[in-house]
Amino acid sequence: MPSCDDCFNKIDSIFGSLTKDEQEKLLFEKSCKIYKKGEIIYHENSRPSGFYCVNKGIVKLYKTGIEGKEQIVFFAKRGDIIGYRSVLSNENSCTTAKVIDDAVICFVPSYLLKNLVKQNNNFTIEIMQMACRELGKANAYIADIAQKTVKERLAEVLYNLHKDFGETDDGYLNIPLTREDIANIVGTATESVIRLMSELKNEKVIELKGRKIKILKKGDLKKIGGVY
Amino acid sequence: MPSCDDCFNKIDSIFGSLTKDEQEKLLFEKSCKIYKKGEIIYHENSRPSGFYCVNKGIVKLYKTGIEGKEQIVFFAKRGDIIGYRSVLSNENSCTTAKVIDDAVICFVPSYLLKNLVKQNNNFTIEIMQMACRELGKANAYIADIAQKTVKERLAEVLYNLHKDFGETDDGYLNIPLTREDIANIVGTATESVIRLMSELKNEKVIELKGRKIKILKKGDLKKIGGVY
DNA sequence: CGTGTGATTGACGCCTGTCAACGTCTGTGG
DNA sequence: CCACAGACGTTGACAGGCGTCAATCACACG
Repeated sequence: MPSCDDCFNKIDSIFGSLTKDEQEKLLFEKSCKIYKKGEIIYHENSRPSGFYCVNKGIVKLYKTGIEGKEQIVFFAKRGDIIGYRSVLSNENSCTTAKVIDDAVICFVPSYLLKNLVKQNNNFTIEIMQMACRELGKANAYIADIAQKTVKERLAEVLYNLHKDFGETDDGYLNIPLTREDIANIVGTATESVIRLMSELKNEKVIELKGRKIKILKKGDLKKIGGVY
Repeated sequence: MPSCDDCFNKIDSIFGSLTKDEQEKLLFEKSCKIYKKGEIIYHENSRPSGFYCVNKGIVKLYKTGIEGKEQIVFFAKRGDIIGYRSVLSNENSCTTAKVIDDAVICFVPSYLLKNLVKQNNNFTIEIMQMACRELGKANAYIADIAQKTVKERLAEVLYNLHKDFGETDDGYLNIPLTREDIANIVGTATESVIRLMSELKNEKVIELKGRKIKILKKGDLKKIGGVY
């Protein structure tokens, strides 16, 4: 079971603003759990009982729409906090969180988060800033999805995934996604993703080997995706 | 020039969490200005110099996308705060704010907002909660726009506009929008909005009189729009 | 070696965006 | 008060992007 110290000491961690005492309390109150791929951490529309910090692995956050089709809004990885939004806004969860790569995840109960927010203004400021940044990204994605073609969005998504998750030793995108997952980020049909990725392959922008994706020309992806 | 007391005393105002002293200081430092329809309050990608509180009128917030096409992400009305996001996340503005109905708007400089946030934890909590709620809405809209048809989104938008802005004495939607504006909320072409609104008219769900829109069957709109 | 999940490909057609032309309204200036 | 210009609304024609359905292939796992 890995320690939380790494998370605390990360430069951009929100926990950095906690006092020693508060960190102690957090360590004492939190619980840690190992999740297997496919496990669900919390469900959409449920009352949140706390928030989660990803220590290891990858979690996808998605909303379930028409006829069960998922819309993925975020992938959380090491150091990311999930589920805090609904705790703090006193709403039900607006997404479901599902593990897509075996994970170790810490749980912090609601009351503790609420207490910390009440006690430590610096901590509140960190969270507020995090929410503000996420809000900026969400607005940007609304404009994207409304205006760009599927191919442009696909290119943008691949570019961003590469930026966020990097590549494995052999150069493939370091996040295990099905074609359906990708379609659910882009907001399109699985078949469309397959066809357009095939186009990108013919254009020598990416390379495909089974499920694995290798980015060959990052610059071209950026250009096609209209990323600035 | 209307007073800010109304804003302060509104039950759900974020300013309610300020102390008397802080409210005094805010009143002293803020400036107020009348804006005509069409005026721009701040531009996308600019460094924010403060935030704004809408006392009267309506402001549309939009991102400019491909070939200048706007994507509207929010309409701010009496009591709403705009521009705070970029001040607090230390980023450039992610939207442009343009007046669409003659407005009276107060301006509060950045340093004051930042000071208040540093000093008053309750105030910070209010802002954090506001950001969290907006984030929830933004995520919901991403799923909508990715999955629903244009007609469904149009119905949903009309339903929400009615909920947020109500109707005039003669029963028309109480917000002055062009067809193009509506298209830029829904994320589609102006002509599509016109055709689909015409359909809704034939289905007796709405009534059109020039630019004005009357909602006849709110329940039907809700159902068509898949709003729950 | 069967079974199941995921990837791929093809066929098909509708939804929706684009272009173009025309009608309508509004406000401004004479 | 009227005329005109410009903005906005409406309609039609058209094409193509993209979703849906169905069949087949590839691969992993018990």
